Amino acid sequence: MIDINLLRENPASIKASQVARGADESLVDLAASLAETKKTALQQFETLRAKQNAHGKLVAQAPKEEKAALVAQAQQLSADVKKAEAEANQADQELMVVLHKIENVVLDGVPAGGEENFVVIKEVGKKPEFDFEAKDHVALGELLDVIDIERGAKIAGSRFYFLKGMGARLELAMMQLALDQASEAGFTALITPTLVKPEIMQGTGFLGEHSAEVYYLPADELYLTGTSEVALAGYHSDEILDSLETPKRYAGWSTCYRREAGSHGKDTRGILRVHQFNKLEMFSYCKPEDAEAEHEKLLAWQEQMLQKCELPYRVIDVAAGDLGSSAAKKYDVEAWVPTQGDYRELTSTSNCTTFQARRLNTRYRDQDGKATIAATLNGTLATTRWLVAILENHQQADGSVLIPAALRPYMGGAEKISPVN
RNA sequence: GGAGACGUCGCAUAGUCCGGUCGAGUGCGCCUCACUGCUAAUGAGGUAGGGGCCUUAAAGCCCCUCGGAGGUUCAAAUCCUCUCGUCUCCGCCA
Repeated sequence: MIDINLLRENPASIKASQVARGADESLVDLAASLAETKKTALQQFETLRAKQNAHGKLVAQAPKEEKAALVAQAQQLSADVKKAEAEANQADQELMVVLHKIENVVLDGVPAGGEENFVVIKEVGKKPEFDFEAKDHVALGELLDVIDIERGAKIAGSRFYFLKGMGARLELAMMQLALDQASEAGFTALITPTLVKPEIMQGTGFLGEHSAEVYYLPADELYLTGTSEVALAGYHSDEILDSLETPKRYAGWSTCYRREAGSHGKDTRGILRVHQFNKLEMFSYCKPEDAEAEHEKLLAWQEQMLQKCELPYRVIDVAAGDLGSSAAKKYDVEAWVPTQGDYRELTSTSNCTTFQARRLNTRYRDQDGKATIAATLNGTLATTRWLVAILENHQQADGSVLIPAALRPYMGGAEKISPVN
């Protein structure tokens, strides 16, 4: 949710942001006028309530014989108050509906436009050159007997898979490596619930434009989370943190579930786009003024992981129109996928500034002891999808795949995965 | 699955039966001051959050919040309903 003070003081900045996103800018003026209406209604209610409260004290203290008359007056007051209260509530609800539609104000420098208007910040690493016909991850998965897509489909349908043998170990190795790195950087590990209540799903903003993406269990009124960000963002909801002089950092591990509605026919081959996968997610709570620096740190940690996995990648600054509604700025790190001849997103890190924390009511004590809305950021440190890039980039002429050195200690020292016969 | 207890201002609790004098007492913790060679101890005071009015600011005043949502009432921490959470016992299962 945007800051209502900003709405009053600098509506132009919010409008400019909506325009850069290709979103509706008229919401801003509408919200501002609803805020005025609400304010007037609320003041009216408060004035009447003050009268009622004062009168109530008279009633309480009055001698018995005067009570009846005073109560009669009080009844009229009570009716007025109820009416004014209903009007104030109504105005507030109308405001909230519009306010929740306005997306986070994008940071200066974020490229305007849609998905294709991203800016490449850098390219790192050398793309592999094969003197043989490169196999895609599906073929490699089969050859090495590490990914079983056929049986995944048999038991759960399309976009499901088994990771098998060294494939399963490779994913766990990646997660372990990422968790070790995160722990060294001061992150607290958290294994999170993957089923959450409606209000948490709502609060993190995933029931907005992404609602079709989310699995829902009506019998229990619970949602399956598409990322541990949901649980991590909800972790400190309705809390006031003692201090954020140093950011509070969590590394959340969870399985993620996504319906992938609306992506029929897209990435149907292999495990690039699946209904269920694992992810290690970084999540930071910090002071708003530290958020941009923290964002750069999250990006740097992501790059470190890509480098440890010896993957060529590029970093892009995602355009305003392609940001989630909570994000004020987002970097994607994309790894080179040889058989696609293209970079594909492996990680994403978003600076949500105070937008997400405001809706979830997460605050901290600043140096004056005042409760202030925190900033939140998130970023991927490893996901199942990385296996695609690892397998394809490290494949050898004989069909084997070299395991990046950093992962070997987690795989019993194995140096490569060889085809089975 | 059955039975019951509880949810109050950082923590622990009082208040709920008998509605108004309760936005709320006490202890601990924390902050300030006094005393003290230092610490401890002692004494005095302060110590929830949000919104609004006013103001250069401070102060002050007003409204809302006693797990949450409704209801009864002139008036609800207190009565009623629902709901969420925690705990105990029994049963069942790992």
